[in-house]
Amino acid sequence: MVIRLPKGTDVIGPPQSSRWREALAMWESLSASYGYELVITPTFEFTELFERGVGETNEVVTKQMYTFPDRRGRSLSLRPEGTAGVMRAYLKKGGTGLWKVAYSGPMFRYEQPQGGRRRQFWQVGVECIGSPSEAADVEVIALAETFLAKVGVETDLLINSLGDSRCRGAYLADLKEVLARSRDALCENHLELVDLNPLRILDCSTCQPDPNALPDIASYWCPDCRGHFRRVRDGLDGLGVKYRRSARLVRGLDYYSRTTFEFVSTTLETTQATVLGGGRYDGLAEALGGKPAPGVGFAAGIDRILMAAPPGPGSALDVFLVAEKPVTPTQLMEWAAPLRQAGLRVGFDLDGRSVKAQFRAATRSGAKYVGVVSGLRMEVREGYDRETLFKEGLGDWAEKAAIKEGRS
RNA sequence: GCGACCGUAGCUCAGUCAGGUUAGAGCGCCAGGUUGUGGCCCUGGAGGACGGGGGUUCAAGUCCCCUCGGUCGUCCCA
Repeated sequence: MVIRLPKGTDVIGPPQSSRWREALAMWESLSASYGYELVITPTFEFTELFERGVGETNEVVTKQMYTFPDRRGRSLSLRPEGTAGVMRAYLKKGGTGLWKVAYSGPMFRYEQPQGGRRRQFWQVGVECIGSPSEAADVEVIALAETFLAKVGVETDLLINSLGDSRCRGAYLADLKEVLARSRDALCENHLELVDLNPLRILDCSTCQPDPNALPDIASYWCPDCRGHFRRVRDGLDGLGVKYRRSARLVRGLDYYSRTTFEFVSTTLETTQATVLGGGRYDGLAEALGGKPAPGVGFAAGIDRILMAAPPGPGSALDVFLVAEKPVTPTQLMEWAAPLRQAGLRVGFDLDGRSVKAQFRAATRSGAKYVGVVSGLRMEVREGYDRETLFKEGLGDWAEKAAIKEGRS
């Protein structure tokens, strides 16, 4: 009996992995084109980083972290999200200047697995740290939108502003008061949050306080926050990005301030339809013990995105080589080399099976060209078209084919 | 966390309700035949501790309990 996978983990392999490869490659080039450089942070950290970054009263921290002591008894946790680690990296390198970075990697949350929710899942994201400008917000949202469009996911964009440390206080006070008065409308696991973290209650679908009684953050925004949000919207309008304001969009992590946004799939059947989320986190640097530093970013769940994305072409070989008579699989590699050099995807049977079996494999591989190697020549077939090649001519043929198949 | 349903070949499943000879099918895989050297069709073959543990019984894939996984909902989020 083969050892099982831990609950909530998956192996992403062929044929599905070809879409991952495409999406991740696209992510690399797209984020680079917006001027974001690569950052790689540890997948495990001292637990404290997330407690202080994400927020101690947040469910992600209180219930969903993979936390364990290391051999010296220090509390470590598998990262449940990427932003805290990136901000820490920024602070450690001095905490000044503009830092635009992109990341890609697995995150971990100890939850009940479900469609679109695994214990290990993959996120890509960007962080733009060091600029308080609305232009940073707009750029990050535009990048997010372009990414989703390129993968072919249809979404609605929701945005909101949570205000900042100046205007949020009055809002929270009023919100607490209203929630305290309507305790019986709240679900049991959120009663204690009324004082600790009332914003989180807005994100709960079971808690049903009277929506008309709830204060709207919009009427508490200070002039600066109001102006910032206005300019973000103007920027999005200018780019033709469609969005809708959602007064209850508070997002899952505690570090957000001002702009928050969320892209929700319009096609996903599951309840986990949020495919990308982010916002501005101007207070995070201080929460981690650093000098103040503004920042804005997002994270996107690749697993969910690919669930919502169209199937994609799959990964077919371009050329399948068939060895005839005395030609061995090892010798085929000499024929494959110049083709591969040109960028073509080349495969062949490794086990010296019958010609019939090799042709069957050729069919299954989806290869457009079949190259039958016998003696010193190779007959290339494309449907019923045939062409005889010798080793000297392989390079030229391969280059033309590579251009034709878009591999060069 | 909680609830419902599910777990038999590589894959999709039948068989479980009414326990009983060597546990089945389709697809896939391997070999052969046919063929335009492959795609259709035909023949043959390999492949299964019935998720794991305990119990009831003369007898358990089938009934009972536990456990581990999966799916969906709830909750939450990417």
